[in-house]
Amino acid sequence: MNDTSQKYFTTGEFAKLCKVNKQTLFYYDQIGLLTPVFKNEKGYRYYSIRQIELFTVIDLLKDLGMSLNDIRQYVENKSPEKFLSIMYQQKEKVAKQRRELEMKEKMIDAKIEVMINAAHIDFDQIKLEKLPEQTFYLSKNIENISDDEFFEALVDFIDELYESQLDTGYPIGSITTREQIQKGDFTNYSYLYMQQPNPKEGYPYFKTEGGYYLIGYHVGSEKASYHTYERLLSEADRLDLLVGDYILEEFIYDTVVKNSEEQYVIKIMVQVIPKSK
Amino acid sequence: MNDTSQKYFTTGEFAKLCKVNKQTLFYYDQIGLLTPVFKNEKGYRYYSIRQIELFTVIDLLKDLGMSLNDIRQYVENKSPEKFLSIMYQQKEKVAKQRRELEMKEKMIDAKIEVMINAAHIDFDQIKLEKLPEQTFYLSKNIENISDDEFFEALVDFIDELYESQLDTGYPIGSITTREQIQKGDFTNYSYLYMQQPNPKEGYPYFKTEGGYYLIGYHVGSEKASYHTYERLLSEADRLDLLVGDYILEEFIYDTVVKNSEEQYVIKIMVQVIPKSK
DNA sequence: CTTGACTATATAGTAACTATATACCATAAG
DNA sequence: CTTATGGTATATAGTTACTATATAGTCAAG
Repeated sequence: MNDTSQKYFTTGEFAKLCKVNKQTLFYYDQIGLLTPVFKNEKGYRYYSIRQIELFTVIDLLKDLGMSLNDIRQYVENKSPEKFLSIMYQQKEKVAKQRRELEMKEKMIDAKIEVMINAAHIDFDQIKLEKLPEQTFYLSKNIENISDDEFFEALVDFIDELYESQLDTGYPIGSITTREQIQKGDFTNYSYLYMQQPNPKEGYPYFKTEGGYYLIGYHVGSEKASYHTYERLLSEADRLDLLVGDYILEEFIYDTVVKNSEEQYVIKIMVQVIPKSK
Repeated sequence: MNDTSQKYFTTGEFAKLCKVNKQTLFYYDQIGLLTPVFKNEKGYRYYSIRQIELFTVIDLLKDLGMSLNDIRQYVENKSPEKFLSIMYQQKEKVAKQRRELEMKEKMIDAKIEVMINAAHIDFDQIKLEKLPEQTFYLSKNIENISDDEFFEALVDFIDELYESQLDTGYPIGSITTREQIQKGDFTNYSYLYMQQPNPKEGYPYFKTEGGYYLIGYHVGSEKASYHTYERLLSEADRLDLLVGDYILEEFIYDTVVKNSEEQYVIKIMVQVIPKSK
């Protein structure tokens, strides 16, 4: 006659069943989170087969970010009602975590895409390209503002990206208007933006017109970016193109992939329109 | 003329942008993970706007379970190739994490379901119910085996549940054969099982026949479960029903929801067939 | 009766913060 | 010009959830 229900496991055995370090079980016993059903006169711990289920629930709650202390609060005073209410809470939590993970997957994809594209680029060349319509999430207007105001606008922008889950992993770019560029004021940006390849409903987005853009790359210190701007403008001139309303600037190779500042690469996209019919 | 690219942030500001404790940035500087672009003569740290991107990547890698030490290895020696290879690695990791989370969501649902059902049960009554066909994942045969062999079988069973992601969150149940029951050997189980509401392809499953089951509940110590078995058998007799091949036993209220052993509830399901045509 | 594999406790170390104490610095108000 | 307020810095200790190590007792097999 074998009776599984009356079998007990030593700490080592129970640890193996729970796929956990034996020391962890000592620790759990010590903090009163999971105590063996009994201890013999030599101090040996014995766990029952039913405690496996308790361990898996503890492990689940822990994985979902509950502290051992909070878990103990519950374990010390269990009831079906509390169990249900905790499970409902965790259900929401885990759904939120899943949504966040899905976002992270997309962010990784975006970073891979940006990096792969960058690998095939000749940074010296200026190219005329037809770009499709794109959706951007914009910051407040940041033209001619003070450092403090800029900081505030940036905080707000990042907060919104975070809270509305609009951080797609694409680089933060900046928009400059034609007027500023023509004044030679290449770093007086008007807005910050982030690309939204799959725009969510209900947010105020900015859409770029699809059309022709002159695209050039500035390699090296940002301070000298005016060189590249001037090359772009004279190229537009040469091709008999009018500069459009907006100029976009994005960091490509940045602090994430290269150490020295000289390795910075800025992508500059100037919207252009043919001058004559 | 405002030039965002030349703006620097103090530790406090940068912490706010990164949504992190200021101390964490001191710590990251200390371990060489994220050092400000410069320190002034008073020791004040200054971070650049470009370092936000670096921080978000560090944070992403950390969230995906990489240690700060490993992240630093990469950060100290960045290159587009390494960045891509890390991103590909993380892409797989995050997909695996998502699958695990989805499993956890299902486990929570299963636990909620079991608990809600338990709340509506009259534990004293024996009921005849028609059950649909069900799919079980079975352990090895555990009839008449030694304690050591049982432990091994249990380890194997749990390992398989874990490795093949078959842990659905339903309680581990046990199957007893009619022969054992008729011998009065109510705890000589033949198999352990776990319900599989959405069976995966490619695993050897056991399917219960749909059909009539006499369902009773045993409240209290498992040692006295034979009382309930006898009640079930005499009820089968009274209703002129033959006992089928298998008897299923599951823990309902267990260590997870109640503290005292007296509160254990076992659900016993005896397959039955009408005796006479 | 010894060997090897287990059990126990106690203590220290680890990672990644987090809090606290103390001192220096900057600006603005009185 | 001083002081209050709020920022910066370092140094150190504490926290959580383990994890490792040292030491000692226990048990079963040969």
